[in-house]
Amino acid sequence: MDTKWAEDFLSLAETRSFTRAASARHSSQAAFSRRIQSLESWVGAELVDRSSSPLSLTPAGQSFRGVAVNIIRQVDMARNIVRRRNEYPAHAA
Amino acid sequence: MDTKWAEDFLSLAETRSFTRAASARHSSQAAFSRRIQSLESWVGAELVDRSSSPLSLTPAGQSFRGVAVNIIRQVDMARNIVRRRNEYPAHAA
DNA sequence: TAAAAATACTCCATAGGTATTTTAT
DNA sequence: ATAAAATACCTATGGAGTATTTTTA
Repeated sequence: MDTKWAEDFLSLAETRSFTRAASARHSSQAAFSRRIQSLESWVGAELVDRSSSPLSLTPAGQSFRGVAVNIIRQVDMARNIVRRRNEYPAHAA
Repeated sequence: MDTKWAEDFLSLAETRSFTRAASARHSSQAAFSRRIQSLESWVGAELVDRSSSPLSLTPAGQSFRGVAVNIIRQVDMARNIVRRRNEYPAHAA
């Protein structure tokens, strides 16, 4: 799984629009749509209810939203910790 | 970032050998080596000290090891929660 | 010299963009 | 009819494997 997919999904959940989320993520609408499809395929469930406009999250999508935040948090933490470690190698954590 | 990279790295940290870790991850040594390089490039630091054998983790690598576990944990949690939601849609979490 | 990691080379699969089609209001 | 999402098509980038070269012990 590409961790960018989680950010894509959060953007989609916020904007409730593929077009606007794609723009916010500096991507074409088509590419963005495919990334969300990839995410849904990876996770094994539909996350977005496309049958209404503006779109809404499925129950699975609502659940995923919460954990997506945690994934991004951990990923950011990973980079920050490593960076800090590299600047001040004596640090312990 | 591909979350598989985190699993690659943990395997490398355990085996302390690119060759053995690659095998454990069902990958060629060359592909595995490049994935670790990609991870190091993404994170912005060398994670492995290759100048000795068996190899060891750099301070950055040791830090990363801890958070890599958390990333994988959150990713697994994401999939499991969504799956459960899809089987029993009435559930709340 | 022997074992292990990195690179070169090639090939294929996937990701992206643009254009178009389908779907929903 | 209009706006939005999905798909088709093509191109390009990245990932894999095998073979080879470097590097370390």
